[in-house]
Amino acid sequence: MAPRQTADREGPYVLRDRTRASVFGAIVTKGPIARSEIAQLTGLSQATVTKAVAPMIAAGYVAEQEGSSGGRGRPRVPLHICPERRFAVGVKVTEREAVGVVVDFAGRVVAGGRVRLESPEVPEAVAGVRRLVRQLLAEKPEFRERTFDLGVAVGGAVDLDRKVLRASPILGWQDVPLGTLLEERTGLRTVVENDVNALAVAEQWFGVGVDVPWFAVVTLGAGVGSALVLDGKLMHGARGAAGELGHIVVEPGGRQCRCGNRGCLEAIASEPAILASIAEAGGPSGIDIEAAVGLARAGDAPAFTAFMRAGVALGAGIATLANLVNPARIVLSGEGLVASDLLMGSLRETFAARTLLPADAYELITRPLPDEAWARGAAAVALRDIFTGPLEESPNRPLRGAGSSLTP
Amino acid sequence: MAPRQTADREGPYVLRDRTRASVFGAIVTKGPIARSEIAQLTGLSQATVTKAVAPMIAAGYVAEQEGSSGGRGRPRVPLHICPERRFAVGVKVTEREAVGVVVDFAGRVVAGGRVRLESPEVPEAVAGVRRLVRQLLAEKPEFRERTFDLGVAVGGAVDLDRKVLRASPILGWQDVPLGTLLEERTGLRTVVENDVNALAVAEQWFGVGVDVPWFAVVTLGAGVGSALVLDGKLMHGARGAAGELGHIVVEPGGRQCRCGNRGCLEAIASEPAILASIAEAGGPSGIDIEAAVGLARAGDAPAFTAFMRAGVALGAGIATLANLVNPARIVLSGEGLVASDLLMGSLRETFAARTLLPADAYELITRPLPDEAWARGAAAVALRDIFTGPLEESPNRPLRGAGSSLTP
DNA sequence: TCCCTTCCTTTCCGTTGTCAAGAAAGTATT
DNA sequence: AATACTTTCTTGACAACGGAAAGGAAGGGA
Repeated sequence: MAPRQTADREGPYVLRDRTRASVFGAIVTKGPIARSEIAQLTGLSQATVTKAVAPMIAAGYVAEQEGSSGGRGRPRVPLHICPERRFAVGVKVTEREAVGVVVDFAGRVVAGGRVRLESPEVPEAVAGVRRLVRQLLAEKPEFRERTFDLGVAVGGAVDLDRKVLRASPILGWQDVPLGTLLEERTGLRTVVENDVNALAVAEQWFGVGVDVPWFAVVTLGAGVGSALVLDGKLMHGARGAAGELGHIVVEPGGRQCRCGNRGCLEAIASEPAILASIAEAGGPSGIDIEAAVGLARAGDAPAFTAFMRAGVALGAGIATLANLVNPARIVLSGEGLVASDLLMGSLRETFAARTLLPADAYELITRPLPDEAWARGAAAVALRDIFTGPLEESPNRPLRGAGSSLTP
Repeated sequence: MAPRQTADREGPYVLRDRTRASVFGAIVTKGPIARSEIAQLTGLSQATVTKAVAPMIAAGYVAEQEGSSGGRGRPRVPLHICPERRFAVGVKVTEREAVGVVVDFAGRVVAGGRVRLESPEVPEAVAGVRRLVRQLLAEKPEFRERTFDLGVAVGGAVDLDRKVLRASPILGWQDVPLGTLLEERTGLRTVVENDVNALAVAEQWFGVGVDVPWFAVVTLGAGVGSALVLDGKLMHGARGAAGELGHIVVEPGGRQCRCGNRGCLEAIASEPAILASIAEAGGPSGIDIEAAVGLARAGDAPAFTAFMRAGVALGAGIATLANLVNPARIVLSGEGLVASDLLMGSLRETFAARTLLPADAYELITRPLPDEAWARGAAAVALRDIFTGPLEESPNRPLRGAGSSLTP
């Protein structure tokens, strides 16, 4: 074991009951799966798996399935998560609004909503999230009864342990103890995570990460972001600033970026950057991205060129990422994908040209991003903490003092 | 715990006795350290540390030190590794020669040597390493008696588990079961690792990684390489191809690289690339790197410009790396550092301009690389496996059947 | 029906790490 | 000098955990 700096004061093992966590993880990610398969997958003995599963079934988290026959011998009994057993709320906070979802224990969205935030101030946001959570949980009685966890996704650097938003250029906030504030206000155990990272966690548990523990998520939209899952672990970096794909330089001396540099990927391939490119090339200005996409599809030269340029820049940036950390898969996501037909050609081409390994060593996936996906990511972070934490019926804190905190 | 793909069939825990490994690791990396401090550092109880340490002392791996007094209460008893208890051999294999060292248990080089390889063929290399190992172990009787491990560093992609060199463009080898071959020929338990990764392992256990588990190693020389240690783990990538800093593009459309692309960092900042730059700019051609450095220092314009350009490219590449994985430290090393006075100015400047975080969030360290450092890295890999493996007096295999395998 | 195969469960056991109490080895105080 | 105090290390009882092996359990095939 490598030298350890962080003393995770937890108990006997680094993670409270690693075994339980990996068995649980296998059931969540590998769908219906028999005990014997879990044993093979995790390297645990069958006996251990049986014992680990028992309390999960007792707690109603996991159930046996009428199963498959087929082969010789005693048929395996597939196990699956009970989706209705417990829910989690995920909220994505932006300047203007908070979007929230309720997800079930299988990571599926079962309810959604949003509230407008009147001002981009912390108290307003906290109050807005509180309203949103309350509204979401009110939708069904089982939500109120079986929801104990809240995940919050924000753009910016986050201190996971202290549940503090360290700095968010987008929101203009700094050192906000969001987690604590929301725990007090909602009565739910709260985790705070960077928005792109949250998306990656959702992929890890319910998407591409189910198969492969090496992947990257790249988001296109108002900015360009990325998150890295390497060897099964989400990478935060020494200062929580890993994955700043948007601010690597792909056109030295290129257009000014809001970060102060020139030629950042974000200064070329983000939506505002594409619009600016079009205006600079003599195209219309003041249009929105849909209009730009329309123009480009219709063959308008400035618009088309701007998207091509963005695709090349993205391909270059992603190839750089691939050369440095060698993920097996790269998921492209974000609102910017509405233009994927315009972007992907030049993107793939540039990517293939610039990776050291043959391009087919990487799986480049585009994933359309419904508006609530960010919130779902936040919820996935909350779920992860349930899956990997100790198996307790009720959460640690006296959360459901309910009325007192959720009613005015 | 995140979903696990690899079933590490090991035993109860993921790593055979995690506790022992982390206690051992604390003693190795944190120098003389008292039991109580180890407990704090690792999160284990004092009792556990006491019990874990006992067999190490019994085996002679660890010893108590006459200790420090000072504070109130019973004085702590510092523990330290016994450097002479066991040795390991590390060998770096290149086209022309094999360089080897013997390191003691504290990672210090205690002997060194090299053999010329007549041809760049596998059998010749294996025979050469065998000769080298034999020669090194013959230097002192305690080497022969207490050396059971060999680390081999090579340029190229390595399959650690199967101990196979998958592909080495430099050596022109492919799918060579180096580990097995050398285990048979030397009688030593053998590990094979990529050369830059090996350097990173040495840093992790005996260098900058002792303090901080997030760092990168960048090597300058005939090529440009890098290795990443993130969250205390050396990153190999999904296909073992992580850390290809040399082949990220920093000058789009720039000079042709041997990998086939244009403008790779390696095509600008490696030693051959710098020499080519000088020649292109009308400077002398056919000179070696020392001469080029001399020219540049003397103010020769083409030479000076070439080094500046390399510095800028390196700064850009390293900034990209920093933005993507956010290491706390970046160690610059390699033969190319002979020109550090020429490179570092423009390198630091470009780096500072291009990182999203303020540049002082990163520690940029240059580390002169004695010729044997590569071999020492290889030995560090072997040591790591001792430190993290089970505590056994003699290795698993019947290694020291000695004479039969080491004599002709 | 009997056997065979495969999956799951149970029992027993060794290992591991904690807790709590206590011994050890110093300094500070009277 | 004697005593108290403080901190470090050790010891022993104990519970949790995971594996091995043997024992069902649940099907298919002859």
